[in-house]
Amino acid sequence: MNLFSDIRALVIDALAEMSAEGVLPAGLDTAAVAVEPPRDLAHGDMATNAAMVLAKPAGMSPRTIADALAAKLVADARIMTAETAGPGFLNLRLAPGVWQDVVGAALAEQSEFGRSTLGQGARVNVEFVSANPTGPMHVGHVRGAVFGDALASLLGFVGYDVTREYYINDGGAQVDVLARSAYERYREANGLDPEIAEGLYPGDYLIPVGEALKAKYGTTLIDQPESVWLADIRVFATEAMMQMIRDDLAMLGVQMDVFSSEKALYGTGKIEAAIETLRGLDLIYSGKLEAPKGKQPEDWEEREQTLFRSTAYGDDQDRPVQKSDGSWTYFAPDIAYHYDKVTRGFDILIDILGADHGGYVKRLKAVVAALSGGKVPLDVKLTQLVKLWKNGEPFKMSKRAGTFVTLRDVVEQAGKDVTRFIMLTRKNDAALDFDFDKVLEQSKDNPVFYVQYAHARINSVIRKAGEAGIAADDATLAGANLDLLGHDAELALARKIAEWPRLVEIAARGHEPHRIAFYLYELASEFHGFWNRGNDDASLRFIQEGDAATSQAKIALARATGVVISAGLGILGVTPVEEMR
RNA sequence: GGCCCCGUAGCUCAGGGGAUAGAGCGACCGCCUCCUAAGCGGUAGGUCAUAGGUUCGAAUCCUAUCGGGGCCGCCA
Repeated sequence: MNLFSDIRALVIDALAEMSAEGVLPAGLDTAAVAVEPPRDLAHGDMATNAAMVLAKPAGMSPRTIADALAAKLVADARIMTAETAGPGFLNLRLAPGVWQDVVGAALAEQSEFGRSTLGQGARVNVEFVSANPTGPMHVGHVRGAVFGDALASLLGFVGYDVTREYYINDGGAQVDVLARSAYERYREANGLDPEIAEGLYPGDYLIPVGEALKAKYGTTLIDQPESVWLADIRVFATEAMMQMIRDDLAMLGVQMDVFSSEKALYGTGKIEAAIETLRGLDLIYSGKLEAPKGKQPEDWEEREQTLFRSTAYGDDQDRPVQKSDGSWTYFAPDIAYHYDKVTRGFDILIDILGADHGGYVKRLKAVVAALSGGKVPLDVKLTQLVKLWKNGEPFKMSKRAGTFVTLRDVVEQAGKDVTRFIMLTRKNDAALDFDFDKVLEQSKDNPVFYVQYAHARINSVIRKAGEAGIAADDATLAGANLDLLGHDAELALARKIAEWPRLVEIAARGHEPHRIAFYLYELASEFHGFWNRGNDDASLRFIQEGDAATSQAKIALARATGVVISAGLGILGVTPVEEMR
């Protein structure tokens, strides 16, 4: 149930009736008509801008339309009052029963409450993480991993058919470097001194790979030329790295549906086919690029390359798909990969990339637009940097990796739930500070704790009710007489709960999972506030000794809050706690 | 030189066409014989970077400028 869309439908119906009756002109476009919670509660429960939006096309004054609309709306049992205000807002006050029904719906629907059919089963591919298979995941990947996973869950919740996908960059020169690095660790495992030359990966994480290579090959590869072992070790090491990355993702609670390999695109004709398709659209040509202005590469020389005409889609420069020696650039398999996603039948593509890939966005969008005939939208979300802090200073530990803080470092210290929640407390395109001291603090400075505490309190109430001999299981609560909820403070909490389905849709439309985190904080705040009202006014406590019916109605409200917190945390991939200990 | 992101209370940030711009922290004043005070209520604090434009209406959209960050050929 989504109360806001229900009331909006009521408004739209009323407007249609007014058109049919000749009060309004026929054929008005009502797309811009909105029903929203007003900023100021004194203005009522909901407000619609219908009169202001329609005034001009209807050639009538906003207040005239608003007054006529008000007369229609109050005929509905849900609408108590409808008042024209300000420049032409129509402020609606809803009957208490409406809010009681929201509580009932949350209890009845449980984790389904707030789910919608917005996506209508459209197939969405969310590609995220896609870290190079050359080492463990580091902090830079964590934000993208959490963001992508939460976005995928959010889209699934509103009715999209979501695929979580990881693109393995196993086709380029960096996997050769990986293989050479692993070879040195293999030599080390055989008692020789490893020669970790400049440019090789120095991290400890390759030591076990060296051991495994020794177990497999013994000493047979020692002193052999690269041509003998490079291909085999490349495969071996890449698989080992991917296993490590899967383990890292599992620590964060991320489960991919599909792993796609860059290497697998080579030799299949897929890259050539994608490029030829673009050539057929006159988007591929041979030419030379100019040196970038403002930056002066010393050894710049013009070279003839195969270029993609991304300027046709607003990019500031055409982009090379082939190097001057005829081999593919990184971009070429990426074109084929996105073509592959389109041909697999996805209706919407989403790429989650680090902010350093900002310059890459336009060419990707160009490719997808061209190869899908403009039918498949690609949304690229860039996640900005995460700055780690500990003890009041930047945190730059490098336990295993040589140079970077790993995902494992973060999750081991902060925990999966805290890490995930904090990563979503900022919109993706703003930089984020992650302070180990603060995120582990048990106070309201820490939003994770604050939300979890609300959930724990709700469970506490239910436990206490049991001790007081009041049945408070979900089956009993579902039958509670919610008419007993009538106090303003109770209805205010129900109002916040009623916003959940609307909030979910807004977050999903904007691909903005952080809105869930902010909403949960607000809901928790509303709950804590209500909780404390019980200190001043005993009649507002959840448990009313000797009055099971009233207690159950109040506990139903608490439980409905818990249902929403639990659902919201579920989308964020955070486990709700039952008690704080 | 170009492209992308950011600029909102002392600090950290929400809000991204609608009414008197919100929250947390910090400051100040209150609230525990009572379901977890790990919490709650209140007070103070704003030229929404600047200047134009679009609109019935702009923190929000457009343009320019200023400030901070990121990126910019055969790296992936």
